[in-house]
Amino acid sequence: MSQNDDLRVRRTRKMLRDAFIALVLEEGFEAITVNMLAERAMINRATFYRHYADKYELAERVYADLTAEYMASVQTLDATDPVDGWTLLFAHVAEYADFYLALLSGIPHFQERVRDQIEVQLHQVFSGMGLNEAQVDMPLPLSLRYLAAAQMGIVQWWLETGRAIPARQMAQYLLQLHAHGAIAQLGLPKF
Amino acid sequence: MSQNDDLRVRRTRKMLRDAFIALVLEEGFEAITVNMLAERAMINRATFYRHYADKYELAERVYADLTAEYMASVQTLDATDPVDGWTLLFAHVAEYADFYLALLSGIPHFQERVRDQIEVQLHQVFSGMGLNEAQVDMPLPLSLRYLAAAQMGIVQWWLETGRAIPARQMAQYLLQLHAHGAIAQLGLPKF
Amino acid sequence: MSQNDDLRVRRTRKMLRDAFIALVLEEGFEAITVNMLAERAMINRATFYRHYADKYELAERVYADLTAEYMASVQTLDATDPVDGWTLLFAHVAEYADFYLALLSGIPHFQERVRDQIEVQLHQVFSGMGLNEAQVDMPLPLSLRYLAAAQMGIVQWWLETGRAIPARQMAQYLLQLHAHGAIAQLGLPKF
Amino acid sequence: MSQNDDLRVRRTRKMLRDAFIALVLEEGFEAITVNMLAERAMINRATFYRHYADKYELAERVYADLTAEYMASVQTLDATDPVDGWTLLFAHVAEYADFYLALLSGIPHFQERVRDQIEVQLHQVFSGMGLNEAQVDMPLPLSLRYLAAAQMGIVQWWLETGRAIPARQMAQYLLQLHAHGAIAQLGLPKF
DNA sequence: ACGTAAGCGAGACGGTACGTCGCGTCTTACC
DNA sequence: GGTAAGACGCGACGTACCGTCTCGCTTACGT
Repeated sequence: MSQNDDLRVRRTRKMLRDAFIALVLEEGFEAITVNMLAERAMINRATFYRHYADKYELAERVYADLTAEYMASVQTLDATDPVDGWTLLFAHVAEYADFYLALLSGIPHFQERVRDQIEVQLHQVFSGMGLNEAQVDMPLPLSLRYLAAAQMGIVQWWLETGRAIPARQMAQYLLQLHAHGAIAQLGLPKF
Repeated sequence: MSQNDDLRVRRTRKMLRDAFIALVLEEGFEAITVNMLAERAMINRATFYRHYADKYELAERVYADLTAEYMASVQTLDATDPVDGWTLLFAHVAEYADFYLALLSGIPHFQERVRDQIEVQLHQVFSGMGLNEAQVDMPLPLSLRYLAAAQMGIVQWWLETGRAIPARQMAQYLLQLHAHGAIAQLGLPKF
Repeated sequence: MSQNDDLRVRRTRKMLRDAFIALVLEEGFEAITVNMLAERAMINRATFYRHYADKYELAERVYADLTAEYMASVQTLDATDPVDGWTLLFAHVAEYADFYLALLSGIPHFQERVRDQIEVQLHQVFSGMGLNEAQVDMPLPLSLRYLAAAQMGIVQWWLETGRAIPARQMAQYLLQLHAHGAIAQLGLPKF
Repeated sequence: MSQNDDLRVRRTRKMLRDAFIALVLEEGFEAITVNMLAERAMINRATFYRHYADKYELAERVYADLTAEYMASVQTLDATDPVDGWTLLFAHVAEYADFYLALLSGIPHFQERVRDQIEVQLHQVFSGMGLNEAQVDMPLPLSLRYLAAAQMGIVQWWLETGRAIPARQMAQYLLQLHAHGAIAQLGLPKF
């Protein structure tokens, strides 16, 4: 499907995806109807259904495209500094900031999907760093979920607060929190 | 509205809330319609609208009830061990495990609402412990969000995986992760 | 269903039937859409479907009403002259002339339905006149069909040609043709 | 268009007409869609539109072919006995019995078209027999319509009832009814 | 025999109507 | 006053056909 090179098809899909992103920003995901998408994309409503089963499938496709874009940018990175890697993540979400924000809280199960992807990425990174599961005294999936959820959390916070902090700074904060725990950053007398 | 003590009213609301919980478990939140609720609760559909504007409001009310229940249990706790506090949390969500699971990923913006509540709770706890914001080298809201999101994450993980680990054990894991960071738990050679 | 005495229901159905008749005359049966019916009747399209499955069912109902009206007029007749009976028929179709015309040629299988009804009526009339099937030298259903089809034919002709001939005159022609054959009316030298 | 002798064109049209007849028998005319025709004829849907505007036009063409076939058979007849002529008619419709049956009641206005053709034929026959309009005491078109409709009626009856009666016998019945009236065939005591 | 124009297959598209579903409002009658 | 019963307006849904339109391929015909 995706490798359809018919010009009309490509044009139709592009217009639909553009319309989708615009509408998500303007109205929020839930409020979007196929009618609105078709109108905005200047195609017929029936044509929408020739390409996507519903707005959820369209959202999936758009998300898949964004993910592919992010993954491609990750590939180009040969440096080993983890800060660079996470900086890319912040840079990527910043590019589609409002769109991500809207989807993360607006589509049921969407957050889970993104979080799982981050979890997988984290696992890969740690595996490459010589993760020794035998030495772990709590379930590995538990730790991974902890990290992934926390990471999602601050990404969302960053987007919500207008990205006042530079991406690289955020990546550094992220690593610090991951490495030493958030409580250690709170200036509590002891714990 | 809430202080209505007409027997018929209380009966109607109880049946609606029971029907709601049952249906969330059976079908998931999104799939629920007012028709299904009325049918299950054995009331007329129009009667539903006399009590709630829509299924979202009903969900709010049910959630508010559960929260009140949890808060009450927290009040009874006079011990100062934070493990006890979080054990209560795990115990509470365990009681309505599938229900919480369904809502957290099923209702748009619901996760945010719960997370914010946890965030506030965390802030209160830390304030009580002598939180010194001046000594913090990263924004406090950032750390709080990190903790709250992470906490939500592992609660969800625990519910998803069938709650094989005892609640108290989970509370201990939680504190450990919060205090020293998840990476420190991974048995990595160094970082 | 028909004995529903809800004022709104009766109002809705009346408006739909009026709209139907008007539209059949203006546009013809085939061209009618549910949308047009709803618009003309000033009701919502969905409301149409609460009363009729489709435009065909509506047509049936309207026709059933007209038939009942005709039958009622026949009941009031106590005279025995068959000319009187058939005069009533011509008078009845004249009342809804264009409507009948449109339906007879516009709805698939509609003509058959009306013709069968006439056939039954003819059979009853002849039975009451002492029809002796034993003396017949060709199949009775064949003769009946011959008569019914022919009768439909001249009724349609009369409607098409603007009903220039009085109803009673038509009834007389009809009986003459039925009794002596059309060829006998043609002034052919012999045959 | 019709004089196109390109092999491909002729092949396409033949397959479409065959498919049409088969589908009329299987599904009835109304249920047929251009899609079904194309599929059955193993041609592309767009190709259908290169030859016919819609299924109605295709029906017309097929009917025209059958009519031509019948007319040709009539030409070969040099006998003067009218029974022979009408026997040919019964023989012809018998050949495509179910097809005619389906079309007669299935296509709006189709019956009218056929009936008019019969009417014209009747008029010609009677004109050839020395029809004297001056001696007629009722409108000629009325009588003609009577005869044509009646004739259509018994042809349809014959087809519906499985053609148990031989074609020639039917032709004799037809003439008898036309000549002396159907009521005279009913064995009524008097009238 | 072979180049070419026509017929054709494949399928996207705009359009219109379909019948269904769910929503929230309303009226009427009952208790 | 709360409820049952259910009609209604509204608007979105996903589907089905329609007729039109490229765009290449292939095939029969004419020179």
